[in-house]
Amino acid sequence: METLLNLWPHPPVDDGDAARFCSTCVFGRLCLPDGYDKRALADLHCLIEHVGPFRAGDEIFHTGEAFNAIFSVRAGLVKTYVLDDKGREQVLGFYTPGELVGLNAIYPARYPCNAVAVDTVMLCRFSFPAMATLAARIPSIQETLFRLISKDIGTATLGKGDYSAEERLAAFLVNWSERLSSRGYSARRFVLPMQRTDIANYLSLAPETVSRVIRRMTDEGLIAIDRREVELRDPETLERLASSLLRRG
Amino acid sequence: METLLNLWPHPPVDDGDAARFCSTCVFGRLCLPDGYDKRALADLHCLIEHVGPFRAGDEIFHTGEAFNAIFSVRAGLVKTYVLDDKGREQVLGFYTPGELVGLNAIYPARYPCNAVAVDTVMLCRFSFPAMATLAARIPSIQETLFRLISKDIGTATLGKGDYSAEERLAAFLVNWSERLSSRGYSARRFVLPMQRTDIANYLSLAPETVSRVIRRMTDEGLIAIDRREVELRDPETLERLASSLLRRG
DNA sequence: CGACTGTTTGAAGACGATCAACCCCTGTGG
DNA sequence: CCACAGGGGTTGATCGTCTTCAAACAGTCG
Repeated sequence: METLLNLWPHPPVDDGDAARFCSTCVFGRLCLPDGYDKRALADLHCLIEHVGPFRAGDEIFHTGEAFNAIFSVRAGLVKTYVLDDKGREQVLGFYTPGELVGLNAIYPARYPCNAVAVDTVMLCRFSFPAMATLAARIPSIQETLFRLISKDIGTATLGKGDYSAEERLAAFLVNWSERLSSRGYSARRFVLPMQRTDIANYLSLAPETVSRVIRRMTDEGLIAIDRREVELRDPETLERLASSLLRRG
Repeated sequence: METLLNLWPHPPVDDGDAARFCSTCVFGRLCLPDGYDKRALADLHCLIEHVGPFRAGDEIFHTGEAFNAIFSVRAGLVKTYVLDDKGREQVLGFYTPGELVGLNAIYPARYPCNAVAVDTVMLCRFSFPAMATLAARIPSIQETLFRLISKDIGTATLGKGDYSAEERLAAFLVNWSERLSSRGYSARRFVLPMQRTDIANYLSLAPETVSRVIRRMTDEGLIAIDRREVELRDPETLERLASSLLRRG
């Protein structure tokens, strides 16, 4: 498989164009169901703070820290995880450009997990109290917040259930593919920027199992893979494998 | 083990006292962090609709149905679940009096799961659009909604990870115990109103495995159980077993 | 009392985890 | 340019836990 170039999203970083964030940030796409609302955007823009770059391994927030902001990923990959009493890690999620991190912290008012940069990460920081105030004034923002938080319930619910290693990996690939393609990247060929152990951990599998399933899928012609670059060769079969986990009935 | 009487919550049903719902409903306890806000309560009360009773097996809502309301359980037990393409059921959650059902439907604007009554159920129905409007006017209600929805992310996240059957069941019992005791019921002795199959399904275990783990725990003196009535005989050990799953680090 | 559902028990099998070794790529220093 | 070290990833062999299949059992309701 030839080397894939520029498959991984790295949208333009702060160039001083105030409106630019909309193309990357969720609020640019989700906030305003019926097109752009200039006033809402302008108000939103006031409370945005660009932070970063973070380098691979840098902490974005950690468990127990007081909650005061949510983050929208502008570039790179963010991983959230928790540590149990014995120091074992449990990966909770990966966040790619356009996605929001930290919504699970609203309830306890403290971040309930750690967030780290997997590669070079740029973020938008939204003060949550300020957003809430704005939300009370602008219905479309309130609605968007409700929906975004609610969406994370569904995301967290995916994967509940008893699935084979093959179903899990297929679902992971299909879901990843869809999230990238919804942002304009190729659904067929993309990069998995995280390491195998993190994928395995996220899927509640042993790294060895992930490796073996990848091999099996490669042998069966479902995927082609070279290091972290993937091509979905048989998306239909993968989707069928993933369907029950992703609840496509 | 002698028969347990009145262990299962069945709070008083509609008696015409307008303020009464506060003792059962989440909004009575969570809405107003610093005590009761009479005006907010009065406004809330206008958009509440008491529905029920539902009998065991009655559908409350079903997958794909347009979302327009959330429900607070006043009495009985509600189960949510999804069906995959092969008709297999996956239980997503159990909701006991005081808990809210339907928050995961905000995002897709359709209920993403089915909800049924496990026993005799009484509900408060909240029109969501009306609540959102009210939330824009009353900050404490908006804040509560954000927190309640966010809380469900954390709830859905529990159980992610690779745990033994023993850890799962211990976590289930401890969690159930805490939810009941936070509402004034005994933390030590209570009823599990759902059937074993549903517990097993919820925990992603085979019913047979649940049965065996129960036997093991009984033999080891951790619990005493008779049909659906449980006594936690060694809560400390159970909590230790459950700690990593429930993320008590 | 008898049929049905829900639950328990037992024996056999499958799937993934674990342990151990090896491989490959990268970066480093001589 | 090559030798080496180290992390991440792959492969193989064995073990354990949970599932599956089958049957018996218990409680409930007609």
